[in-house]
Amino acid sequence: MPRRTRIQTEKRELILEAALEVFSTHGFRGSTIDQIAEAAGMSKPNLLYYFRRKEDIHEQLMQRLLQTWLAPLRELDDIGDPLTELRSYIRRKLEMARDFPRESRLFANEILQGAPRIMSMLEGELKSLVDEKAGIIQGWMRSGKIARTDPWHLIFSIWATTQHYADFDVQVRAVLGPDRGGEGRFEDAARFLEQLFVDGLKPKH
Amino acid sequence: MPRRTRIQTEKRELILEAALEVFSTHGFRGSTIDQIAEAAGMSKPNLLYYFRRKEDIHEQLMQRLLQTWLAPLRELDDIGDPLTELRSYIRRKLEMARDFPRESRLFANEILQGAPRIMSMLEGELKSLVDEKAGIIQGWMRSGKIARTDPWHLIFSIWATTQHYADFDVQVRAVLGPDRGGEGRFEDAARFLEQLFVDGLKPKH
DNA sequence: GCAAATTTTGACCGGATGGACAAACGTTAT
DNA sequence: ATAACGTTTGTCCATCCGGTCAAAATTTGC
Repeated sequence: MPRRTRIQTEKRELILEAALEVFSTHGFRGSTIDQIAEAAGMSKPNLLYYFRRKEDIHEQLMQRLLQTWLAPLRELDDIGDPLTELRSYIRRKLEMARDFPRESRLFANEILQGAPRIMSMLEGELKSLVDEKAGIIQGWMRSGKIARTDPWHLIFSIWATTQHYADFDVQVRAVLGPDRGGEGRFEDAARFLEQLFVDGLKPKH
Repeated sequence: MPRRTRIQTEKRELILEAALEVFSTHGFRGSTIDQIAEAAGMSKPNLLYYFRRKEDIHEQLMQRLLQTWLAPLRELDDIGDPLTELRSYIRRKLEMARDFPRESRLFANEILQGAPRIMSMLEGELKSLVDEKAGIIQGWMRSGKIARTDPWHLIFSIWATTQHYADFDVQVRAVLGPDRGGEGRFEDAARFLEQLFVDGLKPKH
């Protein structure tokens, strides 16, 4: 537990905020300490006074990120109506993609490169959380509350579809064009995903 | 049209293959010419004889990639049964994620960083292709062959779910664990996605 | 107000990296 | 065989970048 002065607390926060911006758009290797320092409004040696190495900033950022990231899944529980529970999980994840796109991209960057720094977390904390929630979903399937399918791949598909709107944002906006690519795109996505996950594409007649 | 000798054709191909490997795991900035040269089994100056700049390699790779990438969507047409047509599009995309994960990651990397080198392609060629196919899908909806929903977001969700198995492969494998994370994961995914996109999660009773 | 502790800065270092270049080596066509 | 052309290599350079350091400036505790 390093004791921190007021200035240290403030400046470290400032640096982490700047680093999130820079890392999430250029990746770890693509970002320079100078860039981060400038974004944080300080000189490079000054920044290095607060974080001794570039990697320390990244590690700290990842540490925090993972907790935020798992939060919505932790909330998934057995008490409500299963379909409603899943719908609100999808909604929460989509809101995170909308409100924290930089965090999503930082995470995506790390996974894309093979997750060298967080692999143990994936195999440990993440896996056991997913296994636990998959168990709950399986219970819902057994009791006939939702259709029988693979709970793990269901979770993957929710992650994939929602994070897509953060990670592939530029592509989404490019394809939708100026008229449909505005802020409304998240509501359109929410409506679409709800329908997809509940009813699929088969026509009702 | 630069005229090429036999050796040039071969060596350029060798370099592009090596560069795909390196770029897709370390990103553009994270990769060095030396790394690519070594992977291609030649010296750095030798590599630079075939591609004058590192960026030229990347550009060439992107150029080709985009054509491969759009091919499955181009095949989507109006002649077959709509649901079958969409299912086989999903299957083709999933096969690409399985067989060409490096291409998928290279593409994801580029988009994540804001697509600086291919933005015009996204706004031009990609957008018009998607718009065209969205039109076909809308036709299917109007004639009641599939449920009414947003065709653009439908296409996004197919991209997201299938490419997830290439881009987030390490996470998928970490979560599934050693037993379920083997080669069979793509068949499980195929079964799951088929059910999701056709029937959704609502139970039939 | 002042000494001690903390923060900020400019200058600097060493290694990595993208790229240039000329000379050496190989291939090919006549 | 040899001249012209294509290929490969060793050497070198300039820049960038992560990180150090000591000195200067500022804040804090008494």
